[in-house]
Amino acid sequence: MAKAPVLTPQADDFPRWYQDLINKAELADNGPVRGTMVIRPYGYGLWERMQQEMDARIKKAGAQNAYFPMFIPQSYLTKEAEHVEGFAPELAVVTHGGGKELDEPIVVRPTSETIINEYFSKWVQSHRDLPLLINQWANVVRWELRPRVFLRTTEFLWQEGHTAHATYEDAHAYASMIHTDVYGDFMTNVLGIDVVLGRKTAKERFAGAINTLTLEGMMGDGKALQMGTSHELGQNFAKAFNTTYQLQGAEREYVWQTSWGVSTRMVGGLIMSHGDDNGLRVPPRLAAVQAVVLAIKGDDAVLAKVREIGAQLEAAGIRVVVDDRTDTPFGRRAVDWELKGVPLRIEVGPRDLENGTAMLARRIPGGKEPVSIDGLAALLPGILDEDQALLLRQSRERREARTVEVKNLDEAVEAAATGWGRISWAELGAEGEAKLAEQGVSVRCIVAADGSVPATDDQEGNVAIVARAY
RNA sequence: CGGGGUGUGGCGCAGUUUGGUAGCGCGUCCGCUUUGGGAGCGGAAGGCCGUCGGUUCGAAUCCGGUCACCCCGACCA
Repeated sequence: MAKAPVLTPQADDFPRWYQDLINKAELADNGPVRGTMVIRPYGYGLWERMQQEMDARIKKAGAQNAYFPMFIPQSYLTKEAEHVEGFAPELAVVTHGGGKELDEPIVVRPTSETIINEYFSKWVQSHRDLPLLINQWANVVRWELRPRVFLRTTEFLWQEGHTAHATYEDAHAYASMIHTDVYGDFMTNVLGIDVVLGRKTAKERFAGAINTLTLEGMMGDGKALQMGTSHELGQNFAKAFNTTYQLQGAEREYVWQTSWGVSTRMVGGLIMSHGDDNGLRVPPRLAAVQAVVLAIKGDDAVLAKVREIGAQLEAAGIRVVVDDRTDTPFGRRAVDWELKGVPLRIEVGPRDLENGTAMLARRIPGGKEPVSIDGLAALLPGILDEDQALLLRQSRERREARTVEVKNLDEAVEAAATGWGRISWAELGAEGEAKLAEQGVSVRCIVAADGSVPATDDQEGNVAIVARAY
């Protein structure tokens, strides 16, 4: 009789599969407080690699890292009307400190536009102080009503960029550059997720923004996940916090601002984009462990060989781990590495040594074949590149196969049952959007006829992408 | 907040209808044999049954309160 599957198959129950995978691949545990999570070392390793890749791109975009407090005076939140309305329901508020009730309650940041603007208004005086480009890596808290590990947790980790510019055009261009060159590039080329870049509708816009740019990924079950956003804030916060600069002449002008963020939600997106019934599949460029060299048995010749191979691969620039835990049966270890999604396994036993070969198991396309041990260091980089490209291609093929053109609301709802629908935005409009919302279907974003990001919602030929979302 | 559900060793569950002092699988520990796909056999440890109160000779089980968590909706990176 066959053993029970390691994970609940995706086709049986996708949410259950997701939970099983998070547990068995040791990515995270639920925290003791509702909606919180403990990120375990392997899961945190995925986040750390995301941080490294993102941080390099953010710095290349000219932003500098800084850190602002997590405690914000409640009065700050109320300065921007739409912002407070948007976030008030999900705030965690500290009312006591040092055993006494506080004079003014303190809000645990749900996002930092307010406190950062308080300081921007001090730091920005002259046009020479602009643009001001700041990023911070931080935790934020939002009291979500329905938490899900990595996708929507009460506390999550993210980066939030905040910038101030002299003109609308500068701010607009910067938000757009972050959208494509930082986020789009990272998600496509590192995560291997074929995200769609577009604009949010007025309904879906960030509280306090004049424009929200989004990156939407299609998950394995056809639902959409908002992977990141870049906002144009216009002068809304500048007016609320009186952030002005002096032009060449004597007159003062409000700054134009942007904010943008991606979070640990991307870990959830990674799992649901690339995972299969055997576990996670980590794109090689992201993987903290790109290859594991696995000793099948614990005899001295085998152990010496796996260590030697490990050293060679490391010298060749591959991120490698040697698994010589031969007190654990081979099958157990193979399954565990598969669950964790390590792209390549090099399996070495006594039989292989006789032939000068090893078994190379590829997690991403699947399959296993013998390869020459001496040729490994030269062979693997190319294979890692192939597998990186394969994940992106599979992601794109799924999105294309499960996206259909639709003409009316009924067809849109039907399309959203299995994937995404594309419908003319001019025909759908805000009214159609509201009707879709009643059925749990939302407009994920608006794209231009040629697939680019449109400058305005009502540009000729704009298409709304509609779907169910996490 | 509306609707549904569940709290029993680390994890997953049975036992509750018909009160009699707690059991199974996985995991853990020890020993031997194993290691080419989730090991086998033998032995062992581990639970005042979410919590407070009531009924009873006796409560995981019946009654009442309370807390927590999960699932489905509205909100969101």
